[in-house]
Amino acid sequence: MKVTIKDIAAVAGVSHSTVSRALNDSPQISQATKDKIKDIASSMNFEFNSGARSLKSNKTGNIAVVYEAYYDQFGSSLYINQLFMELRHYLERMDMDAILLEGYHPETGASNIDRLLRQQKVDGFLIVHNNVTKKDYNSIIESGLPMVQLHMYPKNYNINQLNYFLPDNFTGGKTATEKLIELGCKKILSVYPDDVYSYEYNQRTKGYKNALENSGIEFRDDYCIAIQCTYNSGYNLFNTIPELLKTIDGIFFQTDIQAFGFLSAAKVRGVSIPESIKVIGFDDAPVCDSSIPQLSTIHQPRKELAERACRRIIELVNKQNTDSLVQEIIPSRLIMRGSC
Amino acid sequence: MKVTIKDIAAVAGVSHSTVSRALNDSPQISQATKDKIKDIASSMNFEFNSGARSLKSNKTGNIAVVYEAYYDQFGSSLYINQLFMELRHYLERMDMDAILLEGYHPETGASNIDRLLRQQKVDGFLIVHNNVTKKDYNSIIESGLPMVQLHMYPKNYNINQLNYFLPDNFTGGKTATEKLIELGCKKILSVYPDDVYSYEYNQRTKGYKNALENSGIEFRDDYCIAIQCTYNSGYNLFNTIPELLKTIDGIFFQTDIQAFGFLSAAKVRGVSIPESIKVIGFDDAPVCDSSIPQLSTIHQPRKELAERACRRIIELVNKQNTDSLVQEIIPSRLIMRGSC
DNA sequence: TTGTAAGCGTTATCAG
DNA sequence: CTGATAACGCTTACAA
Repeated sequence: MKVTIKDIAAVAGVSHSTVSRALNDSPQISQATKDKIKDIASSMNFEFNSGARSLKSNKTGNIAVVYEAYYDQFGSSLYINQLFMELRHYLERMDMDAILLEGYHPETGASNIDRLLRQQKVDGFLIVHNNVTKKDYNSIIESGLPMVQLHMYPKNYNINQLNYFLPDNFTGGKTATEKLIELGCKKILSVYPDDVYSYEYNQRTKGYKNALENSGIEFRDDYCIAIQCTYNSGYNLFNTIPELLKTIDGIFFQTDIQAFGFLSAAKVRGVSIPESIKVIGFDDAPVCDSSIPQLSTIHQPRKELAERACRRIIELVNKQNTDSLVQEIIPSRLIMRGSC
Repeated sequence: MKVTIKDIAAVAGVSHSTVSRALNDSPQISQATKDKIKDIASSMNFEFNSGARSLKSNKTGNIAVVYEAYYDQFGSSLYINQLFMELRHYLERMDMDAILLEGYHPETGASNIDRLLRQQKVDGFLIVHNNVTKKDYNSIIESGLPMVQLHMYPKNYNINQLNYFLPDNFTGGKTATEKLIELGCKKILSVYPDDVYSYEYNQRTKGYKNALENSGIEFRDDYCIAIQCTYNSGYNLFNTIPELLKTIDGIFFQTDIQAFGFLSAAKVRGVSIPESIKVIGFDDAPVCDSSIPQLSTIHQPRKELAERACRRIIELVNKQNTDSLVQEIIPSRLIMRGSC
């Protein structure tokens, strides 16, 4: 039934250790035997038993993808899910399976990272979570397993000691604002989610600020509007800040979903976009082409992030270039559609 | 470093097999020793080495969640991702990890199901995929591993031979249509995605038809409109079927995203919803509360589906109630918001 | 009730 | 270049 290296050995007329070596491309095996054994193995549909293999060699073929569930936050989960699809895609190409899991048990709070480490179930960690504990980062490091921080800026650990791939939120915010300025805007609102934790949004705001300064436009606190990260909050802006909206000529929405709501409301109110107000979003979520006009936005480099992170973790699993950290900020790019 | 049952045995002053039995709750071990050993184990932060364990006992603690990636289809992936989150949640509570993977390699087409089977990497399969090959279904069955079909009606296998948990698309379509009729609608459009494969939508259409018949309302082919599963197609309905829209009083959208687009367009056109046209959607996607008016819709029972499927697969993994199949169609329920 | 020992499918260390 | 053989950490007869 289940075919093992012993079965192959029997067919090939060699010992099982020769089979193991051949299939693992050991340099000590002649090309002829290698070819023969590989042929037999594939004709018998052989795959290594993953338990046995990991028992002996600590290679499981699994990468843990650690995330934090945002049950309530539609906007965030939208993006994260897309990132996961990309991750799966690249891991697959590298013959790795993804164990997707929340960092901490939703009820007990027990660390899944720690559990996986003890169970020796994975070869490495891809962290898409900003609130992994210092203890867990240390545990991973002690274990000697590789780890890559992806997309999320870690709150509890010094990022300089990690391999990481992050989007460039600062430049994203800057680029968006510069574009609005270039198009003639002088009074530009910055609208962002009112999350408690908001490193990403802070960076985007810094970019916004920087662009203003470079153009000699005064930064105004009352132009910074924190609202919920929902369609409705964007939609309701005409109710919450009606007067302000009459005086400004551009809005930088730090998430698409908010911009999306605003565009719908503008349409209903008869406020012409981009003529009266120019609008630009952030994320390039799949809803972007759904608005009228279509939303110009800052594209988050999810493909690049996923690809680089996967390559790096696999590299580390294979003990290549382990002597230094790879730390990259991946640029976002502006996508012009109709809203500015 | 890594603590094994031998380490625990040493501390407890017993043999490692006693430790194994105690931690596995063998009835042959006295409660006293069990308690002592369990205490030691937890104080030492012990976890079974998953490789070693699966080698001997074929228990990996992993469930494969097999899906099909819809890179292009925003609407579908939205729902599926929510389902995954629920699945993860329940698996987690049962101390299982999820290996999330596409059924077939995106480039080579090689079967991941087959590979996992040979690698003996999982204890069971949760199939959220309608196009798994007959060969693979058979392979799983031959392997003796349990499998549950979830949410998707299988194209290539007789569903009567599977454990399954499916949403009730027929009744969903029927309920939606009945509600519209109850509210006074006589001319009701059915709008659905123009996908090639569309078992689900066919069922919903049958429910629609059935409700009409029961009320003595004539079914009309020209009231069945197949359009893309996007916001924009819904939005553009005012352009594609302007005349028809003037004559009807209700629309059953078989996906929320289409309804969502339509509602936005209606707002812009000054068509009052629900006064002029009553609208009802399907899915209860997280965008539902984002429209104005909010979309009334048929809620897909994703939580129930995920929970039941997880319970069942775990049950089967534990060799309980394996003598019969569990096959459930989970009812959807109508959620009234403002659009009808 | 507990211990001893064999064996699961690999990899790795010896010899040859 | 290849073959015995031990070992990885666990479960499970079989003994005691």
